[in-house]
Amino acid sequence: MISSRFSVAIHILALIDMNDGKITSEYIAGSVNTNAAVIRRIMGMLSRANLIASRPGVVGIKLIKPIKEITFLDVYRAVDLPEEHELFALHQDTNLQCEVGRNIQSALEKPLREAQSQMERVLEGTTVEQIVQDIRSRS
Amino acid sequence: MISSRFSVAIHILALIDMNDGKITSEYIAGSVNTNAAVIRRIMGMLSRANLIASRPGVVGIKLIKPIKEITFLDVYRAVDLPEEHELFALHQDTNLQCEVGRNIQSALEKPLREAQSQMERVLEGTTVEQIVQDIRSRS
DNA sequence: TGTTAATGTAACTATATCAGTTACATTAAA
DNA sequence: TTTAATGTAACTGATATAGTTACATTAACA
Repeated sequence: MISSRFSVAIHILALIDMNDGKITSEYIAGSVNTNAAVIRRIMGMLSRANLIASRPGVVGIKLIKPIKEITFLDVYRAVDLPEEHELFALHQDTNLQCEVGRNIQSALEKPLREAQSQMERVLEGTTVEQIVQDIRSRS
Repeated sequence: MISSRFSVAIHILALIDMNDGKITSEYIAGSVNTNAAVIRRIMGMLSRANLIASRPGVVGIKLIKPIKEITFLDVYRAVDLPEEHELFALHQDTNLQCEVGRNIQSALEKPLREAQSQMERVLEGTTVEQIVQDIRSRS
């Protein structure tokens, strides 16, 4: 299961955009309903991915990429651990004496890579701006 | 990350098919290179999903569905916990006083469901038989 | 210039999942 | 009757997760 860091990160980015960046981690935490340190931890990941910028002691968060260019895939990769971004765990160290043990990983690679790619294709085609517009249309 | 139970389950089904079911959990464990109880635990999930059948005290595992009809999606759902099969965790209990907190889950639902569907579409289009054939072609 | 307040991050906790391990009751084949 | 395999429970150690507390660093501003 993909961690809720992902949905929280999108929440954060939507709030930044809708408030022109003039909000604190404390305010975001109030909307997400969690601890401000949790928000700052995720914001650290978004910063390292060069999606946002902020400075200690200064209120305000800047979007480095325009909101309409920030895709779900950008966010997913920013908050996904480990860095390899593999969706499927493959069992390793199988028995090389056995035909199946010797070839299972290679045989699985293509279809599983394709499954992951198709999921990522959808994430890449969805922007945080779409979410902002959807939220606005509901209010 | 999707648990390696999934890739192990495919490994198990491939071995059952390639050996006409005349193998023990001990033998499968030797190929996977793990403990036989791990294999039996996963086989229990495959049984409950009506993909295989076996009986205590009796050597041999029967495929209930023909191998060419067992898709990766069948296997994925058989070994995936929890039963809801949700790929993305959504943060809950957000602040209803806030426009974003009030609407974030509904706004995320459609694109995330679509991402998951596209992944599952690939899993549904891949059968364990394809893996068996791929393995055979490599040996 | 000193106070105030926000950020960035580390350390720790509780919880959950995971894979591996041991053990054993149940079952049936030989 | 012996032997051996299955099904399952209980436990372990490792890892990920989200929440919590604490605090050094930084800058705004009175």
